[in-house]
Amino acid sequence: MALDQIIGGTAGNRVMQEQYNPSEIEALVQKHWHDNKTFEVTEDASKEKFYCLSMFPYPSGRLHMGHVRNYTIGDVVARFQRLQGKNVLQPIGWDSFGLPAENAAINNKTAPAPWTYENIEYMKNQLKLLGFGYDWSREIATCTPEYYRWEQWFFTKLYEKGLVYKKTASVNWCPNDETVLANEQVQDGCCWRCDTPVEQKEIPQWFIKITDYAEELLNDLDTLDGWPEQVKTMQRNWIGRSEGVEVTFGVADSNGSATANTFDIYTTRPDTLMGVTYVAIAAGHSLAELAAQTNPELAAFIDECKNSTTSEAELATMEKRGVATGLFAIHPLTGKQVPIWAANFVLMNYGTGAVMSVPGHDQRDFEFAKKYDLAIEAVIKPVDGEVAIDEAAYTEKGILVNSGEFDGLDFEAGFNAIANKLVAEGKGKRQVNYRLRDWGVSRQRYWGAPIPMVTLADGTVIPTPADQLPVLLPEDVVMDGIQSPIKADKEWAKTQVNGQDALRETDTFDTFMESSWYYARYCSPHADEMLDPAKANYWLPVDQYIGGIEHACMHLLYFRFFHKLLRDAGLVNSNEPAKQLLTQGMVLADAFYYINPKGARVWVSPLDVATTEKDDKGRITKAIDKDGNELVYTGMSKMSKSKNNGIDPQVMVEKYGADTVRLFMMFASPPELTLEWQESGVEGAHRFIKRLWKLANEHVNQDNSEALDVSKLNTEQKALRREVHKTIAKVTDDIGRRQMFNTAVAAVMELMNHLQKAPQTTGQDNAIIGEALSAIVRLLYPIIPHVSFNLWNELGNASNIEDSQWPIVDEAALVEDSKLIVVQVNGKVRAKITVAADADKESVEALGMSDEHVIKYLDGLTVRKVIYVPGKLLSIVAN
RNA sequence: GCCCGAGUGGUGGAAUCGGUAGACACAAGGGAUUUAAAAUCCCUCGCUGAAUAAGCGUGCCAGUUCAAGUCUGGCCUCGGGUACCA
Repeated sequence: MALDQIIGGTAGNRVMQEQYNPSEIEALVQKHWHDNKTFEVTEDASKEKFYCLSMFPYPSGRLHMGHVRNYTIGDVVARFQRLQGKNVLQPIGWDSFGLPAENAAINNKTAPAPWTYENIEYMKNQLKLLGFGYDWSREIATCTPEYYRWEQWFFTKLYEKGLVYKKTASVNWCPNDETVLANEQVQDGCCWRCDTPVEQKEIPQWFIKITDYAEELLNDLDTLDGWPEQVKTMQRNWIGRSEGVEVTFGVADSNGSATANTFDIYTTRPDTLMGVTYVAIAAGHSLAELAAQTNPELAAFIDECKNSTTSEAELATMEKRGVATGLFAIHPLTGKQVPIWAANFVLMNYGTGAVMSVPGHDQRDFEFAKKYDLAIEAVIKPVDGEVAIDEAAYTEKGILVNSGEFDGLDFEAGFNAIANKLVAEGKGKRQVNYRLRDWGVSRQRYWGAPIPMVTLADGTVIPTPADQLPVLLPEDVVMDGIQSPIKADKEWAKTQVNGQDALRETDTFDTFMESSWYYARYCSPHADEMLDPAKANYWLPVDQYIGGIEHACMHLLYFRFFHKLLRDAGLVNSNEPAKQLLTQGMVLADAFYYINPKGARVWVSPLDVATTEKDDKGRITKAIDKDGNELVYTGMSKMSKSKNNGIDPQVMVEKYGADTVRLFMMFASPPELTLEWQESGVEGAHRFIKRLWKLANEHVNQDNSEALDVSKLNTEQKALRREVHKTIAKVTDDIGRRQMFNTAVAAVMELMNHLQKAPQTTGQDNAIIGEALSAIVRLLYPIIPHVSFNLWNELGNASNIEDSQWPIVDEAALVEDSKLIVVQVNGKVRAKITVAADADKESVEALGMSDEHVIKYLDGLTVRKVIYVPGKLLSIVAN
């Protein structure tokens, strides 16, 4: 049969292909979608819109299974919504600036631009092989000037609004290479290239005032009903709003004489103020530097702290160390002097660079005090108990003690009394603080969007004028692996602004900038402005956003922040960028290694494992690779280069077809959990498609001339038809509301098991199977679109499945005459009885009590209570 | 360290609002078909147990309830994030 007959053919009179041949049908269906521009959409006011967006990929070279999972989920949602009759936008593009391109360019002796563009071409083809229904006419790549020029333009607008400022901030500095390192490029405190110990260096950088929006970003979380609670909780904690008091301490010199110096600290526990026994300041604090002039030990400590880290995780777990400065802090209420220590866990960049220490009621302070033999005082006691701080700090809120006039107050009263007194005496103020810090967007790297700022000859710093945008990043460069080409080439920065000589900024933007607004650019990807407000407001907000949970705090917060910036610039009219969010889990695979003669682990790809032996429980006990090495099996772990357990999606598509890969991905686990890649499971998914193909093939070769007539159905036929409509209801709910694609697939598999056992003798038998297949093909269309496309036409439909409608539940088919009731005696299931669907409590209870098992278990007992859950359960309590 | 999740048979998972724990698959074992194999089809399959009896069983320890995988408190293990990987 000519292959093109499969597509758009007319009903009935053709011979269906008996064998399921994925590569043939997938190529043809994909060509049909391409030729007919099936997924290209425009604004259409007459239809409800649906914007389905998956987080765009970084073009690393090849698609990995994490991408396949993300994009399959997105495609399932988009195709489902299309059959609901909506105008569905599903775009795709490339997050194409970033660090990996620079590293790859150096390794491959090329430049980041050609490496990136080649990867995009390759991966684009891979996405097409998987059959994702994207509107390719909207494809964008963030490394093109057509994209980043608007980001530069918007940044200058933010500058004009006062939302951008410059300040110094520390970076990881390799003194040997004289270059800035990303946190990832620092390994065990040393440069990954030359192993030189990394230092902290303060350099001027650009910041965007996200803290101006902290309150709104926090409050609007309550409007995001379609976001997982988990993500909202993480963002709330990340923003970290707290109410406290900023307290000013005086400073006394080493002789105990008061000086003119003061410093501030911030605390959320002013109720513990009377328990301050020392104060800790950052090594970079001006007071530490002052004291270090006459204290060589302190000077050495400050010097050492420069080799510290910017990573919060390391900072929090490293050994807490400090040195006394010899200076004293004067307590704002008691006038008592307590020592000032310089400590490595206090950072100059965050907060005030100083913290008050209450070792009696803060565990970190307690441990530090024990280590350096500092005083520990108890000023809070439990509401109903005595103070006990010998072993650990008492960190709960309680009643104030040893606090003079504040004794006996509880947390709230103590907080207020102490705060009021500090305010009255001019030694403090109440303050709302956020953990969230302003967004540092400067990167000292080449492969990013140049920051559109210039320094004029007279020293003033201004935004690049709009008519000089974009500031183009040169693409034809040579990477030396150390210095950014636009920093190395001293000519590049030279320009003219307002008739003056000027120097361009040579830093580039953080790549989170590009990923913060791409969703809006998709609405008008070719507009000669940042975005076309009419189009943006038609499509936005995104109805469904899908991506990894690892983005919960950073990308997803910048994304929300940028939307509010766009709104305040008058470009969009909504408050939030995405209504519904789905965060998908990682993809894991088996990992195997052997030890080579040098004693090193050699990781072997699961695809190169030739034979495995299993015990009687099916657990892998022995594995041998194709070269005969005996392997150690380490279980499932995240697909990664380091364990060589990445499975190439393209290899799987070539072996089983895209539909099988998609089906396995959706069936193996719910989208939010991790997914374990099991090739045997993939084979199972393939087997299921073949069964469906076979059943459809058998059906179309039957005499299907008799139409369904529900009045003619016998009990068995009614029961089968009830299964069909129960399945439609379940799959609709599972995909549309619950987003549990795994149970949707399971429900269809269950229905298929019923259908395969059903008789195919009478006209009504065939009519029910025909109705069932017509439903199944549409229910599975979002997941296995190529197979469904074909079978839809084979079943006799003249138009294509993309123009069909989602199956509708026949409520009458769901009605049951009888129900199964579980009978429990003292919480244990003792009987199952069948009752009429409309039976009342009394009759169910009477029937349950007369069951022989129930009688047996009630023997000698008195019934105390009977609970009836209608249509479900009868619970008898007796003793 | 801190914040957020997860933990259920040999395995992935199901149980949607506190109501039959183990749906649907995978693996394993047995059988049919076949000259043989592949493919396909049928049966068994939480643990103890001869059992279709009975008991036990959702990471661990307590608690609430007629009833807990599900709710509460306290732990343990694993995973994600921790501001320059994206």
